[in-house]
Amino acid sequence: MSSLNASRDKFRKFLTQKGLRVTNQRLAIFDAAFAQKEHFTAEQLLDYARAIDDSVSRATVYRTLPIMTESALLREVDIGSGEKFYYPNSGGTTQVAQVVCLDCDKIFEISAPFMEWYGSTVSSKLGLTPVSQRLQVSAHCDTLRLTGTCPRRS
Amino acid sequence: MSSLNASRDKFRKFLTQKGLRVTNQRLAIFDAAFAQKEHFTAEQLLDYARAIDDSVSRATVYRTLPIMTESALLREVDIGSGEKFYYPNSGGTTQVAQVVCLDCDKIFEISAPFMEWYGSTVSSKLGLTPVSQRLQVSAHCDTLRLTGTCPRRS
DNA sequence: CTGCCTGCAAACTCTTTGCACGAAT
DNA sequence: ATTCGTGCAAAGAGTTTGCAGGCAG
Repeated sequence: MSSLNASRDKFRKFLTQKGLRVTNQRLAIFDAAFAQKEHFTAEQLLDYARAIDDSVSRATVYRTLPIMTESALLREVDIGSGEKFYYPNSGGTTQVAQVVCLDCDKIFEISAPFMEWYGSTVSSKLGLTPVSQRLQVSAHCDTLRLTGTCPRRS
Repeated sequence: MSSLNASRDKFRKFLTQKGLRVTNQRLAIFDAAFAQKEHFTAEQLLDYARAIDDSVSRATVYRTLPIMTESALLREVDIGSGEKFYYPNSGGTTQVAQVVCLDCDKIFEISAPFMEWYGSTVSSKLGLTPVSQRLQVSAHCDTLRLTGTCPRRS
């Protein structure tokens, strides 16, 4: 729980520094988010947060998510499926690629250190200063194809 | 016009082979798409297609876009801005990265040959067979920052 | 002729926003 | 006491879909 508390403190501090208020709803949403071990959607986060504090509304979840991503506590992943995914940003690196299994719908985070290099190289040729990079690989599950069952299937 | 006709023939052939009908609307949408030199949205394509055949409806545009992307005549780009972008897939390579200027809103297509290698490497470690990769770099315009005007601004 | 394709408009999904009330500072 | 934050419900934006009529094969 120490890393959770450390992150929660970081969140409290962030809120205070920004002149934002520390509300029960924001804390519930935060705790719900950091209890997750997999990627989750805004709608799922609403459910999780309501289990902690049932006064949490959808609007507040949507209003809190940008705060948490701006403070780098959460990472936002858009795999182009209509809805966005989020997950706790425990580690430090920002150079991460996503591998999306089209069968499991699972998202794997893999380091891709060369991304930053590529971004700067390519952008400097265009007279642009890179802000962020995203690399995503869509793939099919080998085990599912061979045995008909995906071991990661939820 | 020869490359346009070649592409249009490819489209006719694709439709026929799939048992789909060659309609005026589909041809108008196709011609509109291949007249573009920049990325365009579904809504823009509707406008362009209506200039050729004003009977084209929004529904048909949305129903035709998947056909054209599946036949690899169009490439779909999702930069996570709510709406998807498309552009004629003239070249052959599928290993392309997008550099998105946050000031111009322009999208540049840049080759990134190492993407395939990275995709296979990473996916094979996870027991997955890569289907597609996307690499996107978001960047700010240097000229805009320095002079206050973006030379590419439309 | 047959049935795929079409336009229209309504439905859908995800997200954002206006408003009046409620709670943090 | 101020105001910012909240829930609710409606509004938005982009895309999809049901239906009755129309045109390709």
